[in-house]
Amino acid sequence: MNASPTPMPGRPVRGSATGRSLMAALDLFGRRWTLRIIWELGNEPLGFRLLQRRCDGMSSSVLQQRLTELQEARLAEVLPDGNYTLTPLGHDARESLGPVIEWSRRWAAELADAPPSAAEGADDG
Amino acid sequence: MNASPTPMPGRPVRGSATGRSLMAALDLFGRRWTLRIIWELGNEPLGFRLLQRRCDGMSSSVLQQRLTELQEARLAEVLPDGNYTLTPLGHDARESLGPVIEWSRRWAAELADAPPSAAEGADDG
DNA sequence: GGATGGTGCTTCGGATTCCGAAGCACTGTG
DNA sequence: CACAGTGCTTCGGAATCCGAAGCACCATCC
Repeated sequence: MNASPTPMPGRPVRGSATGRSLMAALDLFGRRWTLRIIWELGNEPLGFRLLQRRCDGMSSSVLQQRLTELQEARLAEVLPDGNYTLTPLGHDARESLGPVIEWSRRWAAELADAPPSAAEGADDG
Repeated sequence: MNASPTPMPGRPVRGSATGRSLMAALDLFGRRWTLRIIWELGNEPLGFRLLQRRCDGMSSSVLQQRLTELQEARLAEVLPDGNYTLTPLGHDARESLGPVIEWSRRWAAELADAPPSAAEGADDG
């Protein structure tokens, strides 16, 4: 079921033999939906199906896989009430995404300034 | 060649209908090798084949696709000498990744403290 | 001239990953 | 009992990624 192993610092990373922690993080975050899940989970603890809905109805099989990876990587855990949440480490990770959010606003503004072909209605938010 | 369109703020994003700039950024960054390419390109301008080598010999077809996406998103451009480089906006994006790097070190330390099963030799940075 | 090796980039068959509908076991609620 | 919700799994097909091979081009060397 789990084709490629969960990226971990100190272990060989998918497509790399170095295992440097940054590369492991880049590999972990560079998987479809992972960034989004961390983001949504950072707002509040969520159950499986609700989290799935927050992620635009992403595939349940992939969500399950990502959730497993995130738990193995100590970024997420299951609350006593069964909901998924971010660990302190996971919250740190999400907070480290803050500058990325700020950047994305500048990005939207920049593209609205000089649109390649079209970029109207950038509602940012 | 280009299956899914380049994520752009203000446009519908893969798997989403909102098009909010953050989701677009999350979609763009959440593609295989994209984060890594930005990181490597941020160190210095690189030619295609050298950049490919820096990215652990990633597939040339995917590299070409990512490079196109990055150019469309105004994060990368081609220098007069033919090398690829980051635009000012691209450099901002990379800098916004700084906290993520710091976090990845804490991540490595945390996992070295309480290893799930094994995480030795975390050579970090 | 011709051989060699470098470049950016493309093609294409096969491997991997993702998708999503369907279903399972379980827990409530009426 | 029926009904609806949950977390999670299965599985066939679609999308994506991989990587070896090759193309056209350019520089160097003999």
